[in-house]
Amino acid sequence: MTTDATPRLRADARRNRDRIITAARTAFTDRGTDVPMEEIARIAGVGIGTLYRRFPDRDSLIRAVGQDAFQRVLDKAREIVDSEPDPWQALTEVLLSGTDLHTVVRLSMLSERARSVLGDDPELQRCRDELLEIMDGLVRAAQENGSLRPDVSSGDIGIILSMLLQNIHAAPEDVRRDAPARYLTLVLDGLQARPGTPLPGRPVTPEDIVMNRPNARR
Amino acid sequence: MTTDATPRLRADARRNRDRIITAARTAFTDRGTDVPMEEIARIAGVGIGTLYRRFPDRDSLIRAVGQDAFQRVLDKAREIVDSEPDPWQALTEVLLSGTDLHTVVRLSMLSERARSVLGDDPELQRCRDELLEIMDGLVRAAQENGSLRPDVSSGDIGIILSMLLQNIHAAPEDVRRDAPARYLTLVLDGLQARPGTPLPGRPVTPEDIVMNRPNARR
Amino acid sequence: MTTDATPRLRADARRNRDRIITAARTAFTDRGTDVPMEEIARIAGVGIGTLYRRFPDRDSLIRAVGQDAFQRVLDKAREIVDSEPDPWQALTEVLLSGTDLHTVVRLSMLSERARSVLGDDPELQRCRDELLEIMDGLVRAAQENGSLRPDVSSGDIGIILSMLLQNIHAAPEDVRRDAPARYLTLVLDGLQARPGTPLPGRPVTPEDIVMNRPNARR
Amino acid sequence: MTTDATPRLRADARRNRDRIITAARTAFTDRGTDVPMEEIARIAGVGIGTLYRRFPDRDSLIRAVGQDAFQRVLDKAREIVDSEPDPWQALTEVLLSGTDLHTVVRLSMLSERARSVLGDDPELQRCRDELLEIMDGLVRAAQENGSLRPDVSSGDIGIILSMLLQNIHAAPEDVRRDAPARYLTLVLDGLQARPGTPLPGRPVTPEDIVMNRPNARR
DNA sequence: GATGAATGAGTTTTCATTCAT
DNA sequence: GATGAATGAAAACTCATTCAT
Repeated sequence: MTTDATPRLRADARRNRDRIITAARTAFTDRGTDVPMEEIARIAGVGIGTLYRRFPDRDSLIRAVGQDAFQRVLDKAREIVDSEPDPWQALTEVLLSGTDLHTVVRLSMLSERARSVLGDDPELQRCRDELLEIMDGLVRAAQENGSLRPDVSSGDIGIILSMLLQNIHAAPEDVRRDAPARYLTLVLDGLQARPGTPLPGRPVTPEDIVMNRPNARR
Repeated sequence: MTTDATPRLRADARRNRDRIITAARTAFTDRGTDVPMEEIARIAGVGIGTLYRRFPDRDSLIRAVGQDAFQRVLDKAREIVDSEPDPWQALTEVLLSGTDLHTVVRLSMLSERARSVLGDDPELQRCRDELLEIMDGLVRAAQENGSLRPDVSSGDIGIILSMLLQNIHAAPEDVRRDAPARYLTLVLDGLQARPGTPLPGRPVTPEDIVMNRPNARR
Repeated sequence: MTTDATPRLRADARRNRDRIITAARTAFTDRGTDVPMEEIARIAGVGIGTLYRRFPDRDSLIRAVGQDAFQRVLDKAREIVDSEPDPWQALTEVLLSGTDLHTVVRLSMLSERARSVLGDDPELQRCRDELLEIMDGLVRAAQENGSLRPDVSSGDIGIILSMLLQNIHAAPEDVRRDAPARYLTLVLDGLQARPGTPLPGRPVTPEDIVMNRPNARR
Repeated sequence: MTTDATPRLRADARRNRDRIITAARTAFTDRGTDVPMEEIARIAGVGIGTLYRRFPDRDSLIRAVGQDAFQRVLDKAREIVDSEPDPWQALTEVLLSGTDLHTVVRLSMLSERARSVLGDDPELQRCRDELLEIMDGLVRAAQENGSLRPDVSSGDIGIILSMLLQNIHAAPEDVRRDAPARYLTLVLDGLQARPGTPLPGRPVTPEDIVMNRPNARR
């Protein structure tokens, strides 16, 4: 749950730090990066002062959650790539790999604030670059073996993901739980290399969705 | 742009009201229902006092924007259904019909606050019910004529839409602009009645996504 | 009480603005630049929100108080120089001119925060430069006509002033009130050009005490 | 560095106590009695817990620093009085005796909080009374032998001192270092019994500046 | 006895809403 | 009716003090 840049912490402090990150991850992912800090502290079961002792401001907490989540997703992706030879299968597995991916997407593609914080962190840039590289490799391999339509690029996958991992307040609990898998499956059907409708727009490259780009503003 | 409950207004008052609704629609749709009220007033080019004279609180403004957007979407949907006999074509056209649909989705499916406000308004319920009925009709017709896969329901369409109409902060302007159409096309390919992967989860009915159901989670 | 950079304000807003500046001037001068903002609002008789509407943060309030006080001191100094031909007399009068000078000294020489804020404001730099120039002229003239000892410079005058304008919490009210005049008189006696003890240290130039110098830190 | 009320301490505890007092003395004198406690602990090189074990709250630390500094100043003053027969010389030497005097002045005349803490401590009252008595003796003797102007009293000396021992943030390091000696010399020139300007205000007696008088103003 | 973690009260700052001009 | 000022409750953040290791 941590990265090694953290100096040795006492056991109880370590535990609290982890609790805070867990609480923040959930809160950020479910409700956005603007949840009150007190709320995060409450969920973590610590005082507000403890939270601020570990993370001197919101950005620093966002960064820690981002590092943690990116690292987990990266580990998982490496594992999948290592064990699954078929690129289409591997791609599917990565995309369906769960809540850490959700967090990564929320932070790196949906929250403007988190994007800017994460984009400034060199360690995160390394994680992100490696992850994008892995995804890009899978996309190309799947296109080469004819399992993925040729008119998309790995940036499209990122965007599709970010679209699919939204919180749908309107739906009942079971529907919300199943939604990402259900609609991702549907999209994957659409992605398969069969004669399909030509897509409007252009393929979205990994470069299009990196974090530290001076983004279009209103 | 209004509903009939509105009493006769002086011409300039009328103009201000319209400007405010337009500004709020854009702001709510692009940045969520939490945008500062002063920001909306600024975009509308009126004083904050004027805004509050017309709409005594944020909920009342949300309601007005919702009524306006729902009405336009409904009009458009009726028109499409009247002029396009092929249900799959009609469905596609409705889904691609543009920014008012975006607003409706944002308010009725993505903002917890807006859902609760809109869910309490009887007139909006009528709009919503009629819209859901139209969509449901199209879905069933398309399934009957074999153009839409049978394991989805019109609630799925709503959820897909809400997923596709997100703001992707990570992408450059052109990508963001084209994203809904691009990925909706892709999804529509996936929706077509061809041998596809069985979908996980269950079909989502219109009832699943109506507004006034107490499913707020925290 | 204001500088002209301020756009036209409604009468009541103007009044509140003035009240806030007056309250802040007193509070800053008596108790330092760290007094709680709520306290300032309370003294001014306005809500905390009103204070923040006019002055979006503490620095902005410090700046306004500084501009106001510097302007008044400068006006007074010009007036004295114009009407009093004897440089020693004029110097004495300026130094004894009262509470605005106290404020200026407190902000520009005693509060580290205020120094940095004021040092960044071009208009204040102009005021300060002109004031230093006037003082420097008086000092040189008084030295030339033999009324001021030659081993001091106008920077010394600034430092002496800043030393004399402290709040002595230990003394009773009457003593505190009279202290600056009493001890300044005593110092002026020491400053007069009579055979005196050679001063340790070096003459302090105006450049030594300007505001925007990267100051010695601990 | 201690007073006898202190029970026997282990050697390392003793060392920590001394370090803390030294750190606090510097911090209080340079930056006022409001410096964060953690900052003091940091300078002392101990943990915050250690600081609080020795001094259960800020007031208790202020008291210890005050006792220590008063004791040193008193010792020094006694020594000077014993070895220097000329009262004006002795007075001058005491006033120029250095940083402990600075601390005493800061705590007893400039910090409202320290004044109230120190004023409640009987031991400190004894120190202070003896010190005031010594100074008063020197002042009277110097006036009797014609070396000190007659219209001042020993309270004036205290106030002059407190005014001269300020931190001038505006000046460069060398100027700040020399300032107290430089301006005290200047003031002493003004104090010498020569025909001088009549002083405004009244002589300030030692009673005027004792510590436990309720003259807090807000 | 030393340490650093935890806590929560106090401040700063923002913003929805009300009110005077 | 329009405007922008005033208000105060809520959220972010700091730091004195207490407590577990």
